Amino acid sequence: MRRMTARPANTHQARLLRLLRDGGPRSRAELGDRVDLSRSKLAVEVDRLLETGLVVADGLAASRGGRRSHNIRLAPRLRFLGVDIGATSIDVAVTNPELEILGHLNQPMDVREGPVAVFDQVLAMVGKLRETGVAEAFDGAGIGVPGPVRFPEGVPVAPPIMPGWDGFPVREALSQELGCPVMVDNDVNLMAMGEMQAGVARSVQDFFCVKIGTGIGCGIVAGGEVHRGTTGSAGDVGHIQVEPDGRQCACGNRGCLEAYFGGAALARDAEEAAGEGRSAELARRLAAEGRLTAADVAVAASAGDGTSLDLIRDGGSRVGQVIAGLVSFFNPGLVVIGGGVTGLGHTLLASIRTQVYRQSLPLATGNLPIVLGELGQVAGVTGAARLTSDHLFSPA
Amino acid sequence: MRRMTARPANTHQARLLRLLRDGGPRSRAELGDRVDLSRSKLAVEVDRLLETGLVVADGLAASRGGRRSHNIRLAPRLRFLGVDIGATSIDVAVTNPELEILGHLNQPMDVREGPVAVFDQVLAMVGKLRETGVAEAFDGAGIGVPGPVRFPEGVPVAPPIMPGWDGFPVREALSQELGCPVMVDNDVNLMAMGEMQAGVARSVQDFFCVKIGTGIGCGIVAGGEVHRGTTGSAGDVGHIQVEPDGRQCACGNRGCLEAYFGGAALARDAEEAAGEGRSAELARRLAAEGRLTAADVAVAASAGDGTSLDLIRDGGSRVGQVIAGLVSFFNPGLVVIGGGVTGLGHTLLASIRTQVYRQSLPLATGNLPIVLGELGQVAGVTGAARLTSDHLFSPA
DNA sequence: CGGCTTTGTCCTCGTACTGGAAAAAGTCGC
DNA sequence: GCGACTTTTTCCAGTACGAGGACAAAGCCG
Repeated sequence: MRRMTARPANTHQARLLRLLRDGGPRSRAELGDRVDLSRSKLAVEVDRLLETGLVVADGLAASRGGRRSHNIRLAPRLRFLGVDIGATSIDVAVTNPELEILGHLNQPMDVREGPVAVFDQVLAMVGKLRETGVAEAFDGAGIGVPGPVRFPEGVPVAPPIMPGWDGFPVREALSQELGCPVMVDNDVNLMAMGEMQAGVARSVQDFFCVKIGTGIGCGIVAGGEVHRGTTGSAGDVGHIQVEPDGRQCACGNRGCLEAYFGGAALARDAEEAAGEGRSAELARRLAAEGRLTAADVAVAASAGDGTSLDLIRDGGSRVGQVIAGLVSFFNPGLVVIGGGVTGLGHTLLASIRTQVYRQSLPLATGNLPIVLGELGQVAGVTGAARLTSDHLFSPA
Repeated sequence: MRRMTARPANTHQARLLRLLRDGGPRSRAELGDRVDLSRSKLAVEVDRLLETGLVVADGLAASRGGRRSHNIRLAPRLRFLGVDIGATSIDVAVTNPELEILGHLNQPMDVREGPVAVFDQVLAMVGKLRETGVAEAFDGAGIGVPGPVRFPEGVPVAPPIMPGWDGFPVREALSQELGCPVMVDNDVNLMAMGEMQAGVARSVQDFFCVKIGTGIGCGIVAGGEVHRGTTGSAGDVGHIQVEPDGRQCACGNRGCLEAYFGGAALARDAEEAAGEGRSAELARRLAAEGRLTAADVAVAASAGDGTSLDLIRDGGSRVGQVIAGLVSFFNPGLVVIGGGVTGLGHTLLASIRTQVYRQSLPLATGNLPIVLGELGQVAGVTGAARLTSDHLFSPA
């Protein structure tokens, strides 16, 4: 089961591996065009990579006018595992070396059931994926948790919504079970990396990624690198105050953004609206299911329910208010909105945009796209795989 | 006048130069302890630096138990010029190669008089400093302007408080006049670099620096590097909204932080309080001088004037509210408060702290110092010199 | 089938770096 | 003051590495 994947011996090899990951198979000649190495040097490094088995030759490339070149690709047997533990569900996916998803499972699960139960579930899902034949063992795994993480150690710290996880040795435990290196990060950081790898943020150096799920978090990328902050809690925007002396929030403060919007707040507001008879649509759904979720509001809104639309617009406006401030502060080149409530789609996006463009200065917003994430549910697992491969494809 | 200062030929040399800058003169042996180079290699690189004249031998070092080593120091003739153009005043300083200030001038001047007038003033001040004999020519100059800057080109862009400066080729013009390389940056970024070089932020990797002068800005340092944003307007926190539908701000929006606090707002509030008879102290000062400034409020407050204290506390609370949000977002290891109004001192600091510690989550604030800048008026010019030397001490 | 282009390999040359040895310059104890 | 020990510096040879040219191999095109 345990499999020691080779690591590149130097930065040149690391560079080549990442090129092959992000650009797919290439000929040696094309590689030569991209890196600043002499032909001999390039040949040597490629040969060494072939020896370690990290890359393989893969037939002949199309001719560029002369002799045909041999194609080089990352060893197709490489497999990365991405795990995304959300507040209320778990995503697990397996990728090929190019970080394309070969198999993906999603299962509802409350993170509050604690690390042991969640791990059992994750391992069961991994087993299921293995059975489908997409992977036997893994060369690396990345896992995202919905709270702050001490990144170098791979351990969650003081997670507000994850009782029992504080200090749990996630990296250590998962590494034991899987027999491969494991990286642990905050789920929003992984979402940002995912969108940077394969989504809307390709080749953007400075952006942030607001994830609106049960709670609200934000992955920050500065200069192409994820910014995690001093204690790993950067991006915790859900508890920024939007209303002095406002609603009580679970964190103990008042007026936090999360007290007004996010999956939990939205569900509660919807139930209240249904109870007060402000929306026949929501009331019917409440009666049918016993409770309401953000998804119900989304469906009701697309069916034209005014109250639901108002809820989304109000929430988007609150989020937009916070984002506007952060845009002034950070001056990103892109803002990505993602997470579970993207089902609310363009209504939400429109009200966020309105608020941001109204409140921030022209220089910062003039050319600032605010868009929905492209990857949806697989953003997190893609980012997890990316994080892992970045680690594996760097000199030991 | 023009003087072509040599540049290091490789990263090793650059590394050595920065070590000598930040740690002062050292022996070759001590340098060897810090860098990971063989003795022979080190000797070669030091010799080359000696040849170029960037460093000089400087007597014998104290013995460490055996043969005494020759000291090496940066060429003492090196001079850096730092210029800090504020909204209402200009600072100019000359530093030695270790970035210690040899001469410093400050002169009131309204930046709105335009780039030509300001440049005349700056050059006159530089001339005066030259006359004192601290420098003949300069090896590099850094200049800070109170608005966003397109950093690579060294050109201000769309500066709200600096009409006439948009697109003015600051780098080009100053470089012509001084005959040396010039770097241009936002004044708050320079303040952050200054505190990182010689102030409270030494060896802090992630922090930000809130400058409360006429307006309010914020220098951001992530991973030891200044974050300037996509269009160079990062840190523009003065126009973050603190009060929906609040006071009209000069920028056209409502409820901006700057509409409530900062030198300009504070002066206006003080005059209003004096006019309405809410403070005898302020009224007396208004009568004596015809107008009030933030400094008057500071003096009145330290004399025990309740209204002035209230003004400061209210303002600090507003600033704290914004900082609290940014702390949650960015999770810095330190927050520095600086700028003209630091005369308000600990009253201001206390109310900022109260607000931040109350509003942000424990993980982010648990070990978060919020302190006044150490360098006061010379933070900007020190940062300017640092920026310049960083550029000069990097491979060409 | 013969020129032309591209690709891959081989080989040599110059250079940069390492690590040991020894010389130079001190310190310290007796 | 002298010898043993340290530290610094220089010198030197051995080595590894990379650049770049030459040439062979492979393929396109007329």
